[in-house]
Amino acid sequence: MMMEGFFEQVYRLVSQIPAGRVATYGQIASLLGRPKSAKIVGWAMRSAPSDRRLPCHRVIKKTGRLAPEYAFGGSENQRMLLENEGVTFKADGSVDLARHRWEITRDKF
DNA sequence: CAGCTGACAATAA
DNA sequence: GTTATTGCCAGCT
Repeated sequence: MMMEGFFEQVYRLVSQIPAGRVATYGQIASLLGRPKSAKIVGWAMRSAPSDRRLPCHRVIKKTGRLAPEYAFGGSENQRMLLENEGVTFKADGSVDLARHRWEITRDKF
């Protein structure tokens, strides 16, 4: 696949995130070779078309905190989705990254 | 063509 | 411990 844009890479990677597992923007960016481009990943999510079925709710901040409320139409919804997939949350409402941090299970895209 | 924006992250105070 | 600032890269105006 050609580089249609950094988004395609992000979409591809995010779409590989298994249920019950979460990834951070920085991690995705780092996997793509741009550890400083976490914003680009977030931007890709923002532009994330529903056609890709991107589990953007599985992509969270590095602090374990979910995306802002203005995203997803409510962080509560996102939290519920993750809980439904088996993700455990702290009393603070943050995701337990230490338990659900996703890592690459694929050799190549 | 130049500048602005942004679903983040890391560092400084 | 939190709050403020800078860096970063791709897309938009």
